[in-house]
Amino acid sequence: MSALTIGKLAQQAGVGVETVRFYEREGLLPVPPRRGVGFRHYPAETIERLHFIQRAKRLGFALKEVRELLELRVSADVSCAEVQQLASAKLADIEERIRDLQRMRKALRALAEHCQADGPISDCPILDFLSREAG
Amino acid sequence: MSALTIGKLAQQAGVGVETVRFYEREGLLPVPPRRGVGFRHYPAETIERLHFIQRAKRLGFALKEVRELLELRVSADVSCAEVQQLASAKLADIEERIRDLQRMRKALRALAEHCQADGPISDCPILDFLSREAG
DNA sequence: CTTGACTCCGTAGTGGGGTACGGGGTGCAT
DNA sequence: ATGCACCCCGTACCCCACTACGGAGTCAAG
Repeated sequence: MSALTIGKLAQQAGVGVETVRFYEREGLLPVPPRRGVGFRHYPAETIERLHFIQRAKRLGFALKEVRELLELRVSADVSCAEVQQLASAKLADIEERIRDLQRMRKALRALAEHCQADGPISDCPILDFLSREAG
Repeated sequence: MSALTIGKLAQQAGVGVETVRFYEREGLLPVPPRRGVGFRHYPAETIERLHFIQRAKRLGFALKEVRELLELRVSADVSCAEVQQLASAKLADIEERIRDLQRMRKALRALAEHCQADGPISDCPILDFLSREAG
């Protein structure tokens, strides 16, 4: 009853058909059985698996990290520690990116404050900073 | 006296030779004169231009934005406002990326706190969250 | 029975920022 | 004069996450 063609699956999960095929190639989705002339037929659970992928992506995981999470999920004799390991590595990663961006923000704000927008470009503190030694 | 081959230039500026050629193709560096058999010869100022590019990159500007900054720099009858415009757009951009990352951090931290690393994977709150509806 | 929407497949293209390769010529030091 | 580092060029390749294309076959509604 709840078998889905690739188009239905994609629609239900909010992704494109090509994305589903792509995920299959990348090992994020199991290879589905084929009906009749060769059309993919998916069980309804595959919608959930696609949701899992979307959520993990929203948390900042790259696709190959999502694949690792999916693989851990089925290996029963592994403790939660491995998942936590991935999560905390990702957390550290995100924190580093935040710090980098905060440094950029600080520098850019400082430059913008000095800028009097109606001045000639020859006096622009932003270009001046970019042009100076030891920037 | 201070004319540089591409290798010397790259070394002085801390980039690769291929990167210099790449920047030339992308319009970030002016096409240099050729000496003798066709070797590029750069004036010493080109080192500064490469430093400009590196600094702008560190502030989070993409290469095509750097090119815009470089173009503004030589157009004398343009006010500083255009530069400030680019800078504040970039600032808004950076701030949005910071907010996105902070949301990810918050979600991941919340998950990691609930995780008892020595539990079985079937109880893992992280995988549980990823698997649940309405994530 | 026709029409239109769907599916199949492999391959190629996107963008960003480079990096690598290969085959040839050259400048300089020894 | 010989060897090695350097230079030339075009092209291809890298990662990432898709997206597009084209031609053929197929399913379902009217």
